[in-house]
Amino acid sequence: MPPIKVKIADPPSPADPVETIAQAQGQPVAKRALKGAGKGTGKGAGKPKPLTRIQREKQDQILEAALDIFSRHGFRGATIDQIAEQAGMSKPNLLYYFPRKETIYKRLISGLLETWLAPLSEMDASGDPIPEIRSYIRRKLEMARDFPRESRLFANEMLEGAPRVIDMLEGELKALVDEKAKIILGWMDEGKLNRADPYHLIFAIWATTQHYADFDVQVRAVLGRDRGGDGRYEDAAHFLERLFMHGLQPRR
Amino acid sequence: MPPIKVKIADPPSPADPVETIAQAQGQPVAKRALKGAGKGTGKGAGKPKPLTRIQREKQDQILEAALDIFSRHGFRGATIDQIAEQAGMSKPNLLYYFPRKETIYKRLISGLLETWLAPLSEMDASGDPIPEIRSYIRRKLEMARDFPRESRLFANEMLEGAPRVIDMLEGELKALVDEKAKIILGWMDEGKLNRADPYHLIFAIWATTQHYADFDVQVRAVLGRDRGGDGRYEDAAHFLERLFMHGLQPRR
DNA sequence: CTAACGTTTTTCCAACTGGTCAAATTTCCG
DNA sequence: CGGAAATTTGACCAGTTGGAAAAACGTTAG
Repeated sequence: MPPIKVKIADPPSPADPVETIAQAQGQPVAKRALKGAGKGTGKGAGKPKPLTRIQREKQDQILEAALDIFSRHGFRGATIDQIAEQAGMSKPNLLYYFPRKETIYKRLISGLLETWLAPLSEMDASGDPIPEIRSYIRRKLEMARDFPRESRLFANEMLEGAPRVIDMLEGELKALVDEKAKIILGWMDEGKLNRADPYHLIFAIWATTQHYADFDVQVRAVLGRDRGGDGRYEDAAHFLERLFMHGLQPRR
Repeated sequence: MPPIKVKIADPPSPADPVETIAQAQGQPVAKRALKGAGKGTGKGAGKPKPLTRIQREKQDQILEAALDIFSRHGFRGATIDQIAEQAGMSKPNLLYYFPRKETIYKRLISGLLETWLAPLSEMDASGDPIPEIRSYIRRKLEMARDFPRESRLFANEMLEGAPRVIDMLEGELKALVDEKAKIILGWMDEGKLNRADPYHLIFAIWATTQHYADFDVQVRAVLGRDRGGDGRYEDAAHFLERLFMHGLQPRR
């Protein structure tokens, strides 16, 4: 019997390019002409306005480019010029769509979060523990493979001490993890999983999967030309499945 | 019988402050007066010169401060001014000891690497597999706890694509991992460990342990006030030990 | 066609950046 | 002590950075 081959879903083809996760619709273009306005209405919460085709396109170009740059150099290390060039437009042109560097960054991050946490959200208390966890690991690994820039953007923010998302970590994220930890604990109580700290289990899943995005250079360098190719995600999936299920110690 | 409490060695006391890993002695101070010199001798490899007390002290102050700044903001995101201020001296003064920003960074990284890889180097083929791996995990976790800035510095370099250390990754690091992977494979052949890809095993150990340094903010935010305190490393050690040894699936 | 709007470009600026240099100050050593 | 060497400082500089302003250009509905 051949070893169980863990199938992880095919990556999107290059012809159908992976689109940026962060596509949250948002405020309309910040118009110079409207600069002083909105002060009377408290939080500037007029009607969202329908966004023209050009606006949508250009904003997407910018966010796509910004993701590239921010994910490699972090917030401080990235420059508007770099992003503008990558997006194929001039700096003032870019600033016409996003008034400040920070605005771009924040849009990226907030657009990212929902998708980023989706796999964990989907973990279902009524499901079978083992398949649920296996599938969570697999989905997380797929995200590392298909959205490595998003992963690195997030990692960069963490390394800086998360100054821009700390509230969300202590709020939404903690709440979600608390909830799922409770579910996992329940499974353990039923004897369907070995007893272990559910929080650290979640950390371990995050760490091992995101590692393949964040430390990609290192992974590829160490695996070398032959083993570091496209197959490495299959290998990783297979390995992680066995690690999380059975560990290393043989049953004597 | 109480659950086995994994002991991880005590952190250095605050009174005996953790010294920077990177303390490689190196070139003497780059003297303005000697600027043009050294061109005749090929690589400027005169005698290393003994370094005065002040030189050692100031260089250490600078490296210590630089580690703080670089590890949070990456190379591009860090400024000499920040480092100088953190080190309690003026920018020109700092530049008297290290002629360029990059010099500081490189010294930091090269001084770090040896120590960073020491735990893996120590993994011994003639030892018992299970204790060897357990102890490797423990040591790695201790390093994440005691040298989080070093871990973050390294992570930052990886996120940027490792432009300054890629050679070392493909050279020394790959060689070391290849060697240890062979040892682990040997152990598996003897039936002393469950069969699994040794490269991905090493990645998993790196990822899970370094996570506690690199994503420290997140870990603390999610664990909350009560569980995120100093005990979290004990909990992590305990969890990782069980995960890597036995996995999650109960033996039916 | 044209006025009104949305978009793009050119020009500009003040703050910050990495780095230099000579002068002033301190330390070291006989 | 006295002077040479080592160290520190203040002034400076050229290039980059985030961003503002306004003029120029394009598009489209009437």
